[in-house]
Amino acid sequence: MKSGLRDRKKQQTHQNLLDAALKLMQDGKGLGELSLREVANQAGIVPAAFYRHFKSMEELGLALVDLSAVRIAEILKDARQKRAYKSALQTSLGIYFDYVAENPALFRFISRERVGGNFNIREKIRAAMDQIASEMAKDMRMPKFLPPADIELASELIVSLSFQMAPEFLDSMEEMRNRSEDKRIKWKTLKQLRLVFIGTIRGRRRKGNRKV
Amino acid sequence: MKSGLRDRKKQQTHQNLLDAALKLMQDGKGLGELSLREVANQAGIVPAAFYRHFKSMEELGLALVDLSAVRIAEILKDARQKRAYKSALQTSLGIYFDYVAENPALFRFISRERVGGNFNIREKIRAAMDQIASEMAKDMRMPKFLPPADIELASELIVSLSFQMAPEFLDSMEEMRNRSEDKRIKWKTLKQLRLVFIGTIRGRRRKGNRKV
DNA sequence: TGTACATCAGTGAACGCGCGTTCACTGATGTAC
DNA sequence: TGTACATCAGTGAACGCGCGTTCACTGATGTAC
Repeated sequence: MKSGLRDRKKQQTHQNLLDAALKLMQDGKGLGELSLREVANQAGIVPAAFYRHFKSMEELGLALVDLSAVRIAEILKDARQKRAYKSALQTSLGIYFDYVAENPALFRFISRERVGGNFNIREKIRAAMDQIASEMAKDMRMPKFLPPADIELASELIVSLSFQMAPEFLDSMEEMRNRSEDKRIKWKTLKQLRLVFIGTIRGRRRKGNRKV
Repeated sequence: MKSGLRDRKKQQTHQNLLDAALKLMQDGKGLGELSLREVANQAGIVPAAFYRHFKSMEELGLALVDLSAVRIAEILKDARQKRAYKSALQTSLGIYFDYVAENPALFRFISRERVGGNFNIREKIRAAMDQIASEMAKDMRMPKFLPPADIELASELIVSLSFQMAPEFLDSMEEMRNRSEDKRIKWKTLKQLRLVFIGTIRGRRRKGNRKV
């Protein structure tokens, strides 16, 4: 049967393990620095019981990428309903940084393991980010004369830049000594994204751009 | 005295420790996953002797950032002599990817710890990258009507994007199953950098760009 | 509904292992005379 | 130059600790009749 009491309890523990790992990583450790024992302990089970859910920490990491991809897809859906993509860039970016501040563990995990994880995890995150970029490309307010391939390319760069700024922004928020640092990062990100938009829109207007 | 036999030997071991750490990280582990013992072992000394050189692995990490910054500065100097900044973008980028391929450990270390390391290491890497961006900004072939602040901003984005593509490029090179993947990444990077250049140059040409 | 058996998430103890760190030491190199 | 002493990079043994993994187990939940 599908969802008896036992199954529900198991699913709950499964979720607890994922949340435990995310929580432990918030202090600055990467997935590779977490021990199976501390994750199990944080989730409230004995180390041996970990194996009822994942056969290794790597498998947990891959599940964590799935979880993050789902949650970020929800965030994007939410943003779409708020028509964030169609707001002025500054507004969209403000909404984005709000999400980052509300889900620090999630964004830190993805940003970090994207480059810091083992090969399989890196690949899975890159695939997820390309997926996100594709969805974003569909919704972005871009002039109609632009070829879809150009919009896709710009989307990838925008998504990449956004994820990269996330941990820098979170770091700056945690630094008490310099309370204006996070504003500087927001401003910098805004300016840089603006460059990308302008470059995308104007790049195709005239011919002969090849030699830049 | 400055450089007796004993001092030279010590400096050699010091260097061996740094190289040992870089070498061990090439297999995909981050600094935080390296043990003091394996680094000492790789460097050919006993674990206890490690403390004659660094008081912890973190201190070694910070030294590694310094070392990398120096080596990358050398690479940039070399590039300047080759006038790489003034070549067409595609040529410059080709030269850059050659350097990446020749120094995989260096670029992997910086790209990874930039986001994956502990707080102190992240900060130090970001500072080093800003330094690199500043030097690049001075040399870049940009129209004279652009304000220096804009060039600086664009440089930071270019440096950031370049470092980010480095590990993706190295990953793709190691993947044998898809030999055209590295070309795809080069092409994508070229296109994205082009967007940035165009955005930078054209962003200031007309007024009223604020609402993008 | 009640009973007898099966399933299986979680337990608790045990294991061998590599870890970081400490310590007294050794012996080559450096220094003073 | 030769001798006597100081320095100190590297040694090797020891420590207590948390690690991943295994195992037989328990007892609540599920299933068949």
